[in-house]
Amino acid sequence: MLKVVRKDGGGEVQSMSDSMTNGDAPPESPVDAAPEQTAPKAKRGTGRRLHGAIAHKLGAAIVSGEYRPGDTLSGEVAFSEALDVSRSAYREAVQVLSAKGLVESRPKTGTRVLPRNRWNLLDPDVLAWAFSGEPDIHFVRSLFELRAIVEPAAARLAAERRDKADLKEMRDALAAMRRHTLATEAGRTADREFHNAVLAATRNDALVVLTASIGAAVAWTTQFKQRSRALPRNPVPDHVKVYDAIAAGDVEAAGEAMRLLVDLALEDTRSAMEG
Amino acid sequence: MLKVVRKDGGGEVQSMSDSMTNGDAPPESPVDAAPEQTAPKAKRGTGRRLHGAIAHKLGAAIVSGEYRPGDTLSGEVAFSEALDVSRSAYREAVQVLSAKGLVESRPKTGTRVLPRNRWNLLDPDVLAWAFSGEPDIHFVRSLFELRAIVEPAAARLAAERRDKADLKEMRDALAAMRRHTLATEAGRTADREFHNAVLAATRNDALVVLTASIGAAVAWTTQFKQRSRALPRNPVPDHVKVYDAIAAGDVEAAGEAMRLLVDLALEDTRSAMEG
DNA sequence: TCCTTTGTATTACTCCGACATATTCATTTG
DNA sequence: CAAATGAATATGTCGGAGTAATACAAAGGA
Repeated sequence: MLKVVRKDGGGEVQSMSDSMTNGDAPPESPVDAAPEQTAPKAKRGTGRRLHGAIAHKLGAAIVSGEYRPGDTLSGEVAFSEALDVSRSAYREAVQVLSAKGLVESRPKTGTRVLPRNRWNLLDPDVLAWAFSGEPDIHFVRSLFELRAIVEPAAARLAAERRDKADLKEMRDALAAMRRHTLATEAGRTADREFHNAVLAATRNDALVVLTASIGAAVAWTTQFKQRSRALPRNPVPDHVKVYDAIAAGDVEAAGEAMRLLVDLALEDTRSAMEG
Repeated sequence: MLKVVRKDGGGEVQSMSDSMTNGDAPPESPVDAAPEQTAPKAKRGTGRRLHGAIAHKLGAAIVSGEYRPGDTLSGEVAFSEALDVSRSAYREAVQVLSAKGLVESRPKTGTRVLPRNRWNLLDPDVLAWAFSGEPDIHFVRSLFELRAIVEPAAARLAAERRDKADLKEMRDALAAMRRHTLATEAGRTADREFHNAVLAATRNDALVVLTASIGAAVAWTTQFKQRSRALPRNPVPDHVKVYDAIAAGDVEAAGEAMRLLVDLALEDTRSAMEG
């Protein structure tokens, strides 16, 4: 009856402060050479709750294709023991995955991975999991295509409906973008804030939520893009064009300027990924 | 000290991830023969697992505004006792809500409702909850606006990329729409299948997922629309126009025909809700 | 022979009670 | 008066016991 005193004091203490983007990309070797006992602990740092960490782990494994649709996970007891956590924690993690449409559990049959078209691919967490590994290039193209559809239309609506407060938010974000560059986290945040301000000006909740998701995903790729090469283009002037058109209430120009912006971003990302 | 008799719900089974067509529109009251005293609690009406029922209940209460953003729910023990369920079941329900961005729990502070812009409004379940009460007319307008943006663009892509199999699916759906009317469930299903076929032809996963969500929501309103008045218009010819354009590979015509279709649907729904 | 019905084994589902951990808030100390 | 310290409290995690639902196989009837 192994008692598993999950008292971290034992051996090596794992990273405490990963918390953010890391993910557990480095996949442990499938061969567990278990020195003493079950090797693949790989638990959580502080911050994420345990079931959150498990959900992240499983979710990433599913979206990355490690488990295929139709596969059935080993039973609750077996899996929770393998992960060295209690059944409660494992179950709560599965509830999360189930809520996002990744899996479905039923008595007698167990928990099985649902087909891809049932997944909530636009859920922020699912997107994060999808981008924690190496992102599927085809899927990234889909996202940019969607963005290219939605954002120009949003800019048109914003040009019709914006008020002074909206414009001020955009100006502030632009100023922040000028100060920091896109290479810094602050700069990327300012970029997101600008787009969020545009979205908020549409007075359309569905649009806001949708593009919040897409924006998060785009942020991953932006970071990805940065990693590969310092991007040459200065994005601020293009953003200013969008702002000017929205401020002037010029619907057509706003849509067109935003379309250009998205196209350039796509171009940068594509060259960064393929080249 | 009444002790959990939670005896009801003998009836139909089949839980699945609801989220789809079923809805809870025709809720209960088959025979059911309430055993003596189910009166006050009457938690799980039907089928769903217990935590799913709780999530539905809480989720609907939150999106309907019964709990406001910033409010903190009573503690786990208190709430689970009030609902007459175990703490585990309640916790799993909260995990679901947390996964959909409706609430956030932290030690000591409790579980509090997140601001609206954190909600995954495009999650199928959240949409179902939003439409389980009387839908917010402003939000419905947002959805139709989004649909009016996305679907014509999707039709344009479909006109470029469709293959024979896609066209056959559309034809089959159209035939089914002709046989049954929109007044029947089979007819509405055929309608959804047509739109799904168009979406699938875009070869864009993000678009498929998004419009699956929107389509489900639109299905609610369609049903709603039916309830209020038999709609006069025959929708088939408009759908045929879309099909013809896609089959011909005419990008512009496809987008325009779909735009018309969405506008008409919006018009019908608006008159049904306001009139 | 085929279909229906029944039985059974397996699995998730629910419950319970205890302990661990994290975070807030009041208190104490420099 | 401010920073460190301690206690209080609610969520987080645990393990085990018992219930309910369902796939699958076997037995029975047409």
